Amino acid sequence: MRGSLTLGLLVELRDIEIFLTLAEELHFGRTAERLRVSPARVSQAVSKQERRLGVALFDRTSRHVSLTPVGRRLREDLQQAVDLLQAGLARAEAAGLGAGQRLRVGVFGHAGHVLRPLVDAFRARYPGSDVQFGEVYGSDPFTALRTGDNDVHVLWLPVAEPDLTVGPTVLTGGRVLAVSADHPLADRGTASLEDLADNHVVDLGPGAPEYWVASMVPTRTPRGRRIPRGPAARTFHEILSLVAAGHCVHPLGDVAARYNSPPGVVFLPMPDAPALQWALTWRSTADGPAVRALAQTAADLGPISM
Amino acid sequence: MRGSLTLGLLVELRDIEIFLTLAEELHFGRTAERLRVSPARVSQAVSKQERRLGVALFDRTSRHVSLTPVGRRLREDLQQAVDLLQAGLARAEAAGLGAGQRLRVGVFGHAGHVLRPLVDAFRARYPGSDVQFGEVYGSDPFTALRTGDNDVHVLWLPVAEPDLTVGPTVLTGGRVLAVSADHPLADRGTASLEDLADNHVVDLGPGAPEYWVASMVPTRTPRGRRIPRGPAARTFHEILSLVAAGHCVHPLGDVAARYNSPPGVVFLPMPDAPALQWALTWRSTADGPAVRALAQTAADLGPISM
DNA sequence: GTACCTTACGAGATACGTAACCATC
DNA sequence: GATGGTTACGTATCTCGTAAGGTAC
Repeated sequence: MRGSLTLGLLVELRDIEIFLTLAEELHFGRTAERLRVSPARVSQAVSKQERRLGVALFDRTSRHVSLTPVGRRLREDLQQAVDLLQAGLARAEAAGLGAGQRLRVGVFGHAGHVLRPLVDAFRARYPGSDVQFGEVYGSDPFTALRTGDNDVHVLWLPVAEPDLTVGPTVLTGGRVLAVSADHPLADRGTASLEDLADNHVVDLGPGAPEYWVASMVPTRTPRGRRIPRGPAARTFHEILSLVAAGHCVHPLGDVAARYNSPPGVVFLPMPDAPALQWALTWRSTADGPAVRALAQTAADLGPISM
Repeated sequence: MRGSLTLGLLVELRDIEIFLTLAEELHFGRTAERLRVSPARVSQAVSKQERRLGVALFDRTSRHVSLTPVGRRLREDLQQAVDLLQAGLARAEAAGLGAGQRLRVGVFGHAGHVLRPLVDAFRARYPGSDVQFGEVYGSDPFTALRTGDNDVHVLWLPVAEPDLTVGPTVLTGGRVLAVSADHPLADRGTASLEDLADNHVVDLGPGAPEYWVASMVPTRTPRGRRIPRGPAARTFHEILSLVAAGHCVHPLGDVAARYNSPPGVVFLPMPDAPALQWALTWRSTADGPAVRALAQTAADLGPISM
């Protein structure tokens, strides 16, 4: 049996939010846009409320939308209630954040340095909280998130896991190809995606989904030549060792090149490779206030470009 | 894509209601009972809120439940907001009810008369509104509801239609068997379910689902003898004509006997037939304020016994 | 051992988007 | 004919109940 007609509360907050936004915008399309839903949804939500209440809240044609007197009154009442509600929730959340939550953020290599502006902004906003960086490996990008060892990962897109939420992009940049200093390409100064077919790339193993690996390490070049997957490695340093030894090459985000000068390895820009987006990612069911606060800060700050 | 993190409103009203009730009861079981949900649901809802807020709202063991300081404060804030919200919605709804809504209620035969106390109570509570009775036939109990021709039907239970909501029971009573005045049973003064097997009963046709028809006109007697379905009829008066002519007998709620003395027909009580419940029923998507008001009135009044 | 809160999992309900439709200018 | 609100319908998501599990008395 479902909730039944216990009493009151026949309308949900989501519908109220839609109503209030429409009351402000007086335009279904803009309302939908602001709330990131389809115009159809706005229409459905408003109709539902009007059915429930048995009164028209808006007078509308396809040319004009306006509040009815009942709607106007309802808007005032609901706005006040919602403000109160948000204030209460915000206060409780602040109590949690103030108590000081530690956020473990997993990044590749030393990318944490590049994210310094974000961390600083976050710390400034939420003095009680803090961010610690941990390392995450391409061979296993999600496990630490799922076990709860980390709260957030900074991963290249696309990430399409049903249990994970992809938040704002924090970093954008190009790609580089890591090659041995002895490699013939090293002297060219740049590399192309086509060059991958002439070399082995590291095999990251089965810990990462194929679609995600392929977006960094394609299986074919743009012209369709197969890219051979070579020796296996799990960590960043294992990869660089294999590259330095000349056993293979490997594509990486250019963040990797920023604070690394490993002996015997050269990073060659790949101008023809599409740009990368790195986004905050977390377990959907573990979106605590600290995670949301970081995401909000990142969204306000906008992506950092390399 | 789902709603996204547009802004606030991360908690739904239903969860808030659960939180507030638990804050009052300080007992998961009682809270669940009051809200007509399972204890598991209460636990889930509270945990979810605590995850979202990142703070414990209740201290609890399996022996004791109490509010944390944060929870106590949140309760005050939310209670105030919810009160405001309900007041606003109630005002809008009252505006609709005050504008005078006409409710079309479908009943069998003259059952409307028996419902007089309900109608009077409803009219007294909502002076702007009114109830009109229309007739509904056993051969087609739902169509008028689905087309919107009627707003509510008074139907015997069980009603199990996915698009219909079953509200409070308004009437309880026994059953009678309509037989011709010439029928051998007429002199006995009462009838038994077993007697049905010796006579044809009216066939109501395909307009009503079998489970519903069978609850009034079984296909077999308690002892398992088949009950023959005889001539077809759609309306109440058609049924009585067939019965009067001696072509068949037919079981009915005893409401039917109350205000009817059709010539040539006798109604025999059936003491061994289980009692009937008659409940308000409406289209789930058409539960306007008038319908809810009637349902609430009926719930407060309790069922009328014949 | 009993009362009672929690976790795991599956089924049903509902929110939502897409696409086609209709109305107003 | 362009802009903008509505309806129909299928799908993804979430709510919720059932059942099994844990914990304090």
